[in-house]
Amino acid sequence: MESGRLIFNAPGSGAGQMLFLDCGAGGGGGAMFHRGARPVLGLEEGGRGVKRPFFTSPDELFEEEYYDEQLPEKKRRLTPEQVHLLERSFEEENKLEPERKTELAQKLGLQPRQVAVWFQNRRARWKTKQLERDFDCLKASFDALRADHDALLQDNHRLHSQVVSLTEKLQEKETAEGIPGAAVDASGLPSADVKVAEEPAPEEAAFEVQQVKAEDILSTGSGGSAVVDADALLGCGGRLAAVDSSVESYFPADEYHDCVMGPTDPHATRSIQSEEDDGAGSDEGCSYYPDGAGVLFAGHSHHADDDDEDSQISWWMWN
DNA sequence: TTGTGTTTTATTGCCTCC
DNA sequence: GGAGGCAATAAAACACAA
Repeated sequence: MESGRLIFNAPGSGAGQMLFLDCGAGGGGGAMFHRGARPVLGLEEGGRGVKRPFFTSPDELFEEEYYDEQLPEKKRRLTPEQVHLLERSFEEENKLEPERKTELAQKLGLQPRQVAVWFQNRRARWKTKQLERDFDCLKASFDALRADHDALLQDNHRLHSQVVSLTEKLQEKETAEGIPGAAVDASGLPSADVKVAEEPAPEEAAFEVQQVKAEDILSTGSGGSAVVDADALLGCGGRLAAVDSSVESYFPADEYHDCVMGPTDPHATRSIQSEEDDGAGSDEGCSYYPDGAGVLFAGHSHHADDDDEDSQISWWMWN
């Protein structure tokens, strides 16, 4: 598919003013028809946009009434004031009822369709940010858990060395005193009393496998899907924590109210919370899924009314 | 100035809900 | 079936380094 652009000098308009008529293919980039400070789109509110003919005859294009009706102009950015008001409105409620849309459009001197589009795009931006935050939180939780696990492993090795050392001493002492029957197995450990495994316990080995798997998933980049293999995360024995309750999650908050955020390190979440403090308004307080859509990890979506055993074993850490 | 990456505005197509 | 939502996408506008 091709897309072309016709550029005209607008009759009756200021010197050198160009008219851009984009004939986009596929998704966006359709022709825009604005005029003056108040954009006039060639669209009908409520509908999906009225299509004009792909090409119009030159005679038609140079008729003055034509431009009075539909003047193609460059894409216009909203003014900071318009954006500010829209942001404030979005903070109040991120969905737009028809009455509110009309009211806002009148206030801002925009077409209702423009207001609707702005909200649509704003929701998309919010969702993207939220997914990034959720990802960061999960990754921080995972890192903390891994550090915890590493520390435990080290501890385990240290204790193991101590056991071996003490056992050897005990053996020497018993030999010196000539106590018979101090049976010692090949590892130098008493055969029955003390048994320290060289290999990690099955649970530990399983944890390590799952750890790698989960890490692979989590390191796929911030653009990755929010749907994470719950089986991999479950490998953390249910200890992998979820999203900081102080940072609104993309995941339905009312379904995961019992979960605890992982790292207690305040630095782990500070950068996330301050992410969108750019003056344009915060997303806090906006509930993307107020009634809790079933968005979560493949195969382990948890519902509040779902109180069977399995659902309680989630990758979230429950109190 | 120009090339390049990011953000914003807008369209299209599909889906869901009433 | 119409209205509205979302994902994907296009393209203008903008930012910024070389």
